[in-house]
Amino acid sequence: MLQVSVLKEQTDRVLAGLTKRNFPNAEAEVQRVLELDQRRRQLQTEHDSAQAEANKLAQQIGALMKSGDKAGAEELKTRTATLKQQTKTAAEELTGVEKELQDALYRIPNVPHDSVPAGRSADDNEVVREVGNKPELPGGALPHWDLIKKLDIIDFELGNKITGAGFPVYKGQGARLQRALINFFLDEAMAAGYTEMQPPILINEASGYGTGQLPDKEGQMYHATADDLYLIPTAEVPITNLYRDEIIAAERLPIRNAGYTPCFRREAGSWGAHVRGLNRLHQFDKVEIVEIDLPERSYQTLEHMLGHIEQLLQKLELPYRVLRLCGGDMGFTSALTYDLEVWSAAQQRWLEVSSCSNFETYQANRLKLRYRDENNKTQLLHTLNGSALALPRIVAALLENNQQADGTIRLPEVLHRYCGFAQLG
RNA sequence: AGAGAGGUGGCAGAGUGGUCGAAUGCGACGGAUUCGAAAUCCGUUAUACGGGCAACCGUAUCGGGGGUUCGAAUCCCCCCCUCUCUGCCA
Repeated sequence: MLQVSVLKEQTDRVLAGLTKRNFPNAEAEVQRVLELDQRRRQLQTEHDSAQAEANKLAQQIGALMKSGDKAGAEELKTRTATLKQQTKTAAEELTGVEKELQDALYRIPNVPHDSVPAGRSADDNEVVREVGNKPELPGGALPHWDLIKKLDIIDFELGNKITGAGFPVYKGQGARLQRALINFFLDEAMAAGYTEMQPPILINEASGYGTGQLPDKEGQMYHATADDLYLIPTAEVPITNLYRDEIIAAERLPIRNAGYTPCFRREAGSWGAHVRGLNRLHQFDKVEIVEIDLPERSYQTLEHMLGHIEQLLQKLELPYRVLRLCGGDMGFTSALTYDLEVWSAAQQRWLEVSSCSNFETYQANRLKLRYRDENNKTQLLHTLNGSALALPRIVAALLENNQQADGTIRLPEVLHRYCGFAQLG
């Protein structure tokens, strides 16, 4: 969530940013926060002064009791009753206002970075660059859902049997390819200076709130109700929450972590066209990179992360493009997002394989993730993350783009030693 | 899952109704001493919110919530978590 101080001191910038997002009723929503904050301060002051007086009286009563002046003590007690009522009323109202204020803040999305283009939908995203050549496929080329069946490397039917739709079973060369990609991505991340983390894939409620999956996206996560734990939708959640409620020494920054985890998404209501095969799954594998850095460096860091991801795609010899998402297509919590899409030659469409974002202080504010500035004051840090990379669509593109006339699939050089084979089939 | 113990500041650990945001030790920081260091000595060392230009003042926080009381780290109730033993188990 945004900080009240930002809404107060940079109202015009916030409103301009929310307009870029096509966020409705921006002015009213911001106004409401400011009013609630005003009321909150007032109540806090009322509460504190009544409480201060009560504390003072309690001390005096203690002294009188000790000196044996029971009558004097009783006299003061009558006064505390009124004060007690005052503090109680103020405290109750304060709790209510604080809750309303928080709810109001939760409803306001992050302010987009200046470089974010205006726009309503994915059509308005800015293509930053396109890299690599789209391959010419041989006659009779197939989409990946047919290829995996023919090669018998990924089995949706078996997944249906033991779990349900969207939970495929990877078999033989298919399983080995998964493992190869995970290891390749992790090794590349280590080489680029990231620290590997292996977090739990179930998280508690507090972590869900920390990175913003809760309360609004509750329905998107699998919920293990017996223990009130959630299956992670991305490694971003546990790895970022590692630093929840922390004040980090500036010399430890930037923090650069990478982690492989399976990811679980209920994707409620989003099935239909364009989700065949590996395009959308309930469980998939992903290597995620997460960075925490000083505000003044975070956009440099974002470019650096983007460079790392692009380099992976280049080594995999996949044609890709980088998009700068427009205000209307960006995630709620992000200030700037680059999407990376690979070309899927048989489907003749771009597939999103990575999303790389700077959240600025939006997540850090909920997480209470801070550092000390040169004046020794605590300030919020910036958090960033990106997929490096999500596997299923990479696999889809590798299969489709590299299919040969003889029905085999050529694999990029860089994967050979990880797979132990150079082609599928 | 059963039984027991326990959750206090960066860490360890005292504190069982008032003068306790909290002894003491360790760590960290500043200073003295030293050519420099170690050792020693002195001092500082939580967070959030509110008020104030500031110095500073106020309030809250001893796992979380509620209660008793003029007054709660301390007493009562509920919840959460951790540890130990037993059981089960990769």
